[in-house]
Amino acid sequence: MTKINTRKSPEHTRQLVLTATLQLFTEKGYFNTSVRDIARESQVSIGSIYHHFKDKEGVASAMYNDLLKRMSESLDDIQRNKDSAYERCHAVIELLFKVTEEEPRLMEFMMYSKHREFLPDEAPICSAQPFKLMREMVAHGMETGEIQNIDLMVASSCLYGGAIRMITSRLDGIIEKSLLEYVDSVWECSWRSIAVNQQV
Amino acid sequence: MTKINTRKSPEHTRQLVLTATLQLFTEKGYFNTSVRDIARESQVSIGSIYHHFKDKEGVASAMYNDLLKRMSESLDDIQRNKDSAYERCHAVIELLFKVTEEEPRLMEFMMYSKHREFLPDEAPICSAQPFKLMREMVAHGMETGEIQNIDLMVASSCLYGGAIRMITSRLDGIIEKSLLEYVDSVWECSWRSIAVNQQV
DNA sequence: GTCTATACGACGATAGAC
DNA sequence: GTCTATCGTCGTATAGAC
Repeated sequence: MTKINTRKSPEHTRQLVLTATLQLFTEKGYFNTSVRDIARESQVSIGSIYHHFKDKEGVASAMYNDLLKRMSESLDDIQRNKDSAYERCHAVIELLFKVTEEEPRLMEFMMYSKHREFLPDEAPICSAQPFKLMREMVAHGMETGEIQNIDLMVASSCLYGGAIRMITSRLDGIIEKSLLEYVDSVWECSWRSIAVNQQV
Repeated sequence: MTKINTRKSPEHTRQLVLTATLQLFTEKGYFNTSVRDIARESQVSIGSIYHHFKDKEGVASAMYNDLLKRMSESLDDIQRNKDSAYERCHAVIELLFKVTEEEPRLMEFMMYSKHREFLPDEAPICSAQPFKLMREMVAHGMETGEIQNIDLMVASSCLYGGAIRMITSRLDGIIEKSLLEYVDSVWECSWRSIAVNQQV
């Protein structure tokens, strides 16, 4: 039985592989997914996969970078459409919660996977573009006087840390309601932790 | 060449294996560590390992539960020696920072490893005993009136989330100084996020 | 560029002597 | 309870026809 994929554009094949890979990695993880699995799921033969990518790690790397790019684009949107750090950071948390609800396994992959175990040359997630953008927003808030002028790392961690823990708890199944119901109360605490006190 | 370990107590052998396993898993991860590696590192033969543990997963499970137990004991100590939620939670963060500095790979294992990939029957880390104890301390603070009476999950996430993000950033190498230098500033923000406002 | 068939090594796990 | 030797499986990756 021959495969269907004869004479399709290389870009198309690449996309088939990456889509299947994302699906499988988020379901079973990198190490529990074989190249054979990817071939089956994507309807692309092993030979073709190795033609387009150097090896299994190469597939993972391409897929991972696609993910980061998508996330960065969403963050750029926020930066364009909101002016204050207050609005921007609030929107970021809402975005993260939304992705968690709509594509939980994708978020699980981004949160949990210790990329260095299978992508030893990839930068750690914290220095990746999305996190940089998130920190930039905090820095901007310090310039405008919205946020206390403390260590940037401390401020970012405290501002986003609560939301991120909510996400992992939700993914672990110990929060039952949709995260979107918690946006306001989480945001209230998070913002208070580093905001310049207005009422003095 | 024969191994040295003839006629030692079974408990001793078990410990040799578990120590080596922790070492290897924190260095290379579960999937990058073979049973052969464990045998070599622990100086215990493969046959003996399989005599004491059901399979590779059994070794991981025993080691993981030992870790959780150690952590729980430290938290119990804190609960015994401090009375207020303020002091207890502060001590918890200090403890976590200290472990991060002294045994970074161990902390890396606890933070990053998605246990469900290799321990599918193990409860997620967030519902494990240490995290339960940490939430109990927050609940206690609500009873004493130190902490705002909001959703327990939200409060816990915001109180500990900032510190936990500092830990992952430190492990990822994007914080260069010892975390212990940040205890006070992190704590100040974290506590402010959920404390009952005293100054009104 | 796509495919099938296969090489080859490493892995988890077991058998059975001591 | 400890060990060595080995089995069978499955993984990644390649060779080579179309």
